[in-house]
Amino acid sequence: MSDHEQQPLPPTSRLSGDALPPVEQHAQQYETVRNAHETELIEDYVELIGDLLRHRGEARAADIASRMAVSQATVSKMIRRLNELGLVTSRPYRSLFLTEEGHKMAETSRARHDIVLHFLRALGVRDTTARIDAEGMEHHVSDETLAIMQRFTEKHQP
Amino acid sequence: MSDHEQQPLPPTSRLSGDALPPVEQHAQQYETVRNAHETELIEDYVELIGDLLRHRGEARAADIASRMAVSQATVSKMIRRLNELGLVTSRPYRSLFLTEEGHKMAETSRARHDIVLHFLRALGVRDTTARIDAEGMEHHVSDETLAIMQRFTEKHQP
DNA sequence: CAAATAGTTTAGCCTTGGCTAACAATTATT
DNA sequence: AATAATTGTTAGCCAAGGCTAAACTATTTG
Ligand SMILES: [Mn+2]
Ligand SMILES: [Mn+2]
Ligand SMILES: [Mn+2]
Ligand SMILES: [Mn+2]
Repeated sequence: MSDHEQQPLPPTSRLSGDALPPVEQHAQQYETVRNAHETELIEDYVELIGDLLRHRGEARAADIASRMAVSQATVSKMIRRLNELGLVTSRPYRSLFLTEEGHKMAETSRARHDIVLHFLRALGVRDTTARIDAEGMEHHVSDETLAIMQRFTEKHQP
Repeated sequence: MSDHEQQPLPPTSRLSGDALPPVEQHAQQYETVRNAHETELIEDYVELIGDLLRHRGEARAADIASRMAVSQATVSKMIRRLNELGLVTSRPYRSLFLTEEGHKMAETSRARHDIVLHFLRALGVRDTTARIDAEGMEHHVSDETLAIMQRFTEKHQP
């Protein structure tokens, strides 16, 4: 080590933040996030299709494209995937429908989404912001946290 | 419309959940999430490098690989990207270091991460769960919500 | 009913973020 | 010093999720 190069500082040079978690636990944090990201988009599609069916009576690819701010080609490709996964049934130029499994996923997702949204509002977050945050947060909230959020909302917003 | 096929239900058949937001607002929700996902991994790398530097004095690719539960090849590739983005400096078989910009990003990310983590703990979430949830949520929490979380934590955990 | 408009699909391209396998360089052990 | 073990890089593969452009189908309208 003869060169006068940039050297790591001693570990005591700063004392903010928590300690590093043990490697296995730390690894699990990131793994869980990666897993969530694998299903996230699927869930959002299925949830949106469910919402469109409920509120509009039908779910067309074009609506999904504009509501997601994505090209119709992107939606078309995704619908094929949802089909292969057995979550939707689709026939060209007809409304999409959810399979039994798709319907279950839509309900679960919507329930979770609502809990997070209502929680944020109960916390005091403005509606528009709450909606944006909830859209991303919903996929990363454990059942444990979800339950706590629900209780909080009930207590603070009768 | 001559065939007796599956028909959309009338929009009034169920009345749960909120109404659909206007298209532009709805679109913005998804766009914000997509944007967050673009920077998410970069932030996690930079934050982890910062944490390793602070707590261990050095940040080696191998540590990142095991803490993220990802192959070394993946880390190696990512480090090249971080380099190109001007966030880290690296020389083979030496510790990584953060550039000025990288350091700033690491601090910002850690601060945000800590706020979310402490908030979840203050809410009553168990530590392990809170850590997992925070890892994913942190990237989807607006400044507005962040501020509210911080105030909440201060009030409920002196 | 013909033409215009709107909706849908397909093909082909790109980036990101994973992986494995093979190789290279450094560091540790005997 | 030689060998072993660890660490890092590179090449090449893959899937997901975007995009545009072009073609096709359905619906609406003049
Ligand atoms: Mn979502
Ligand atoms: Mn996410
Ligand atoms: Mn983080
Ligand atoms: Mn994170």
